[in-house]
Amino acid sequence: MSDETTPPPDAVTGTGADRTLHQRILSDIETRIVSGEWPPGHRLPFEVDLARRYGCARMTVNKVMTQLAKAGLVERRRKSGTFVAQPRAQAAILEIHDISREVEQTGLPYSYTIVAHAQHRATAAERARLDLDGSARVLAVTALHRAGPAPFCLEERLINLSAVPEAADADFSATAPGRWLVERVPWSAAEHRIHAASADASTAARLAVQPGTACLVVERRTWHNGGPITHATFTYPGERHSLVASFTPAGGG
Amino acid sequence: MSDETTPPPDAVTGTGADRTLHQRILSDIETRIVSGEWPPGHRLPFEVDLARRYGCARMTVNKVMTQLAKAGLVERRRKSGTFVAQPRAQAAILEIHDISREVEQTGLPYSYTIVAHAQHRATAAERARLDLDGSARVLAVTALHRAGPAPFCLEERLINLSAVPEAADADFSATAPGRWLVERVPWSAAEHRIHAASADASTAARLAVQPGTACLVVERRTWHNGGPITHATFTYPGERHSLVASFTPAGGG
DNA sequence: GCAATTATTATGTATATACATGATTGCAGG
DNA sequence: CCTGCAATCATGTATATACATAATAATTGC
Repeated sequence: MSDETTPPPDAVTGTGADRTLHQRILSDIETRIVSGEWPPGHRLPFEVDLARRYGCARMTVNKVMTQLAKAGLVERRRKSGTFVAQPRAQAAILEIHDISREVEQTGLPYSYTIVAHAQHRATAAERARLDLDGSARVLAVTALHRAGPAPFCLEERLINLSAVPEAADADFSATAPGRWLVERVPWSAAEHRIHAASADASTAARLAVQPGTACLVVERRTWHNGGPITHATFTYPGERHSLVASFTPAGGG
Repeated sequence: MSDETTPPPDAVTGTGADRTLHQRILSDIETRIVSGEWPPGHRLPFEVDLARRYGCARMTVNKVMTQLAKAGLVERRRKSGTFVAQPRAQAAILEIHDISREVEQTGLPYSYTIVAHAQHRATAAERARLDLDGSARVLAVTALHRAGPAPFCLEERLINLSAVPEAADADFSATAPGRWLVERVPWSAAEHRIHAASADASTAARLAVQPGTACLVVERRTWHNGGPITHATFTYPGERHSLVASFTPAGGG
């Protein structure tokens, strides 16, 4: 380290849009990792060195590193330094859009009908699905979503009335139950199960396909404050429909 | 604001483990939002006020807010303040584990066999799937993964040999092609398509199910530095298997 | 020579400070 | 009444500083 003459303040500015310094440093390091220039296991320069290289304070580099570490791109060890992480089990992000949005992306007009709407005490099967005990009352709603004239998806939903009593009097003809719930119940957690199934007779009839047709089934369970809210089964007929999940290393960006 | 007497330094410390201040503030605010105490649209206290309340500097609160905003729990507007966001289209996280791991979770022993292994010039269909042009060479590998004696999943994989020439000489009898690639190609991006399909004759035979059985099909395309690496189709027989994706508001960390 | 102790070092957290940015409010002037 | 300028305010970014923490390296004591 003999020449401390002119630390280039625009070491990264070449790419420079009007992004912030933080962003430029982040994407610079990210690029080196994702491109393989810094392969997994490689120790990257110390924070102080990077700070000098980018002509900034350590804190700035530190924050970038914190973010990269949280995104899983790097691993940090005190005293040893920061290392490019091994790209292990990738967690792809599955966008679960609104069905109406999903349909509209196909260019066809969206519509839906409520084909069943009943309120009763939960059966054993329903209690299991909703993770309820005792004899709570539930609302069972079945809706058929359409893309143009063709059935797009069959939604079979159970709503826990002790958690959302207002649902009993709700009018789902204008607002689909999914949207109605999302607008009412703040920040719920959800679990999705995705599997394939052959359409049984009644499902096939509603979806206007042959019985036995392979369908994609998405089950969604929703909680709020630890209590069950709703369980929904979405059945997509045939082999046309597909869910898309993507993974980008930089993703956390 | 008449009493500025004793700002309680341990306003949150009640819950206090030995977590950092940042974490405690974060989880405190998070809890209020997720529980609905601060419903969507609610304006939360200004950063300076929160700082006083938690007995810390504004920077600390600011960093927490930045994180919450990135996680999508809050929205921030200059001059106006920070607001609880509307819980829109939830992006669930789909864990794509290794198949061996997936099998071992069932308690059954994992094994696999390579049932086909050929190298040739890419056909039109293969070029389309790999997003290749020209007449590149590809390696086509078919592997059957088993849980105990029963077929668990059929993997049909194409590897772009111009991107990964070493694959031509690789021995996949000890290391499955998926794992082999992940160990070699650093930090690739991937896209997954999930759909249902009826098993055709040859697939059904290999998976030991009736032709026409509904199967869950996961397609994975992988890139590195913008170039295609591999395309894999995983076919899970029957209705047993299911993918699980979960969404937690706090999830983003 | 080897265990126990003590530096050293790089990350990790928190603070006070400064100024930039952008939206909103309010006031002035037509 | 409405336009436009200026003040204000809350967030946004960056910095210098301080000290905590954990892991490694060096040194001491026996």
